[in-house]
Amino acid sequence: MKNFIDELNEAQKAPVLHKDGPLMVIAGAGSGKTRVLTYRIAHLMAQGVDSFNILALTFTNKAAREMKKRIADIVGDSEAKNLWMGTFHSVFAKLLRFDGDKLGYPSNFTIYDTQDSQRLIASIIKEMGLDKDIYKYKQIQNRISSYKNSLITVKAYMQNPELIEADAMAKRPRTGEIYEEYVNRCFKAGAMDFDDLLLRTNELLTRFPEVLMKYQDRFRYILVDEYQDTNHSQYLIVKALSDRYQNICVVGDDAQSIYSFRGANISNILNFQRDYDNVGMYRLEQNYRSTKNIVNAANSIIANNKNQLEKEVWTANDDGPPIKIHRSITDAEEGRFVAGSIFENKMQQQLPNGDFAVLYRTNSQSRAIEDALRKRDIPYRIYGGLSFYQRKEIKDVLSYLRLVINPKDEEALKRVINFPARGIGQTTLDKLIVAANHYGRSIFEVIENLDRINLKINSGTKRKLQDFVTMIKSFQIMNEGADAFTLSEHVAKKTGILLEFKKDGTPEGIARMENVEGLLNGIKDFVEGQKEIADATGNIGEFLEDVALATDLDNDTGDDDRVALMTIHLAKGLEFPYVYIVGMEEDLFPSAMSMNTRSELEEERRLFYVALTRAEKQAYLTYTQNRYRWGKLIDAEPSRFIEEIDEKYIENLTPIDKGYRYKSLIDADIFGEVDKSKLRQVKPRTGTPPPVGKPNESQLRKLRKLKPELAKPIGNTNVIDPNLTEGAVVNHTRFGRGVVIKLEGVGNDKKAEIKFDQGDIKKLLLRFAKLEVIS
DNA sequence: GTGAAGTTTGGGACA
DNA sequence: CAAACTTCAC
Repeated sequence: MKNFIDELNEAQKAPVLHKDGPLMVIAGAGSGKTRVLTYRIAHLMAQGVDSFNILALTFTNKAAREMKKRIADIVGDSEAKNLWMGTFHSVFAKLLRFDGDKLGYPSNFTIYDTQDSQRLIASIIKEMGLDKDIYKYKQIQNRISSYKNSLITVKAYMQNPELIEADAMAKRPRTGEIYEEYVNRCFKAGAMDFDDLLLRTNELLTRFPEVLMKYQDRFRYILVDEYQDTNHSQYLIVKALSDRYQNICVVGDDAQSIYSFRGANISNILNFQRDYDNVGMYRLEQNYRSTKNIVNAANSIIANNKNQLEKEVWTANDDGPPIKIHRSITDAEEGRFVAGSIFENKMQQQLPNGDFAVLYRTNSQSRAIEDALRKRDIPYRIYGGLSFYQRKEIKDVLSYLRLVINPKDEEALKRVINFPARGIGQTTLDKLIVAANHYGRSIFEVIENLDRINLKINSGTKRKLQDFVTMIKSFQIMNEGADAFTLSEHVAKKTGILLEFKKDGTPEGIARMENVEGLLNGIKDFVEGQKEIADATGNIGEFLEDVALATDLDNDTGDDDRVALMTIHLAKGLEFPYVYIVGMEEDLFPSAMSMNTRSELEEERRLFYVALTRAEKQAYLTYTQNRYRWGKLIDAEPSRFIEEIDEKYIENLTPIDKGYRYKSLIDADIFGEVDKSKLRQVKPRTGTPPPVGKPNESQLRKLRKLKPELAKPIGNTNVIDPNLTEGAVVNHTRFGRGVVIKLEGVGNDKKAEIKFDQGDIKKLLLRFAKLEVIS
């Protein structure tokens, strides 16, 4: 073993050598935090810690794989083998397959993706006879997801007047019932959604102390990467597992916290020192990745945020060229500029395509970039977006396979019971669902017992249903002996899916058939790969497990040389010599949906910080004056983030057109039109663009700048009144007058303990509480 | 019950 | 602009 420690600088060495007890590493962008994690694990092992006792939670499975490989290089393959490394979701899915039976889950439980969850919720809303225009399934799913991430179970929900009231205020008083039914249905289907993987792990560790002890003893050293993006559920798991040995190492950067939309709670990292005793604190501030211009520009942006830990990121690298800013008329032109610029840089400096990345805020922006790159014959790869596994035809095949593994899987069954069409329509399916709910069984079981139930289904349809069940059962028998590829190929042929697309004959049909063939090839590769892994069988169950939690990034072999196209969120943790950040426009980046509160805007700014710090040598920012959105051409104005960069570090490729910036404002004559009450409103929720002549969100922003006293937007979450302090007298719409005894938490988690005159002491989430400060 | 054609509606980032 | 939903003829 070589002396790898010498490869580290002093700041990096310290956390690597810190042996026992909790430690936190605040690592600025590009400061080598992956290195620290890797070497720390290697060092622990060199010190005699058994790899079996180490758990490392990373942000992507790819990161885990790479880290494992690095460690194997240092300490040897056999040593690295036992390390548990992966994302929270994949690690705890694995744990639940071992011990989930204690909670009543089969070890072959299905993992529902977002689409499965949404479909189930939509069908529950329909079954309950609720108005789908009020109970929007996506919003409800979102809501349920955030409850789960905050560990608010159905029971906790039902006991929480604040939450119930918040949903009632939103005119959705039956949200709780939907939540309850959703959880029951998932359970009956032997399915967990993404949030369950964490929530149920928590439940398991809380309800079964012997299980907790087993894993506490096993995971004596725990390391968490990207700690700033952990949610409450993840926080509690880490806390529980590390409680006994306290050997917990978290690494993160509060300035790169960009996942609050899925429940990430930045206070986890801000409060780490309060959560553990004798925390070793380390800071990595030297950036090895980027030029001075990029590092300094990024610093000047993030300085606009109020909420942050103190740190000073610096670099010893060259100044590098300034950040280049380009304006265009349309998004198509923006694409042409990006493609042309990539082409030029490539040619002038003989660079590979892999040196370039195009980053955007929303997936829909990729289209224009793709078109332009294609025209220039520049190979590219899109990450994320509608992934291969989410395509209809692929999900259909996978649904058959899911049924083989877990016939109770309701969403899989509903997808394929009539695809390809076999004469089982909505009416029949509705009857089956009613019966299934009534008997507390799965739809599959209902069909199995069709002869013993009196359902008004005619004999022809009955026959078809039973044939379907028989077919699935024949697959199950085959699955006992066959590998994943043999089985799936059989399924694709036998069910008639391949034929269905073939006879369709349209270009889309052929593309779909090719996709299914692509899937089969992928499964074949997977089976080959599994042969190398000792305890793997190459069974379809293993494949489905892989697919459910895999991302595009995880599957990236990086062996072909292509320009990378992805959202900024996906780019976290990656780096590229040349980075193009496109769509730098108000309402797009920052997103129109994130301008209601300061904390939302700060998160957008952190997102921009992440984007810019991906670049090693050169960053380009582009914006357009018109952009297609929702099929319509709309006016756009440059993002405020461009103005926030210190001028010293930028160069405008397109001369600034002074007249332009305020043109839309002048045209709109907003001062004559604005109704003051409108100013306090969030962007219209109807989704239709505001009528001509009415101010849009960015115009309103300008106005708020001019009239600060109007700058108080009301979102679906409250803006917290600064007068709300301990001792303040408040009035609550339901509980009446009370006195604030205590304030705790920050941001979305900020709570007040209030003693109400009617006698009760209640802890209220300020985000939801309908409070008015009296004095 | 099926499938084509027309209409509405949503709207963000992800495991 | 796309997906989801509705309508209509068979």
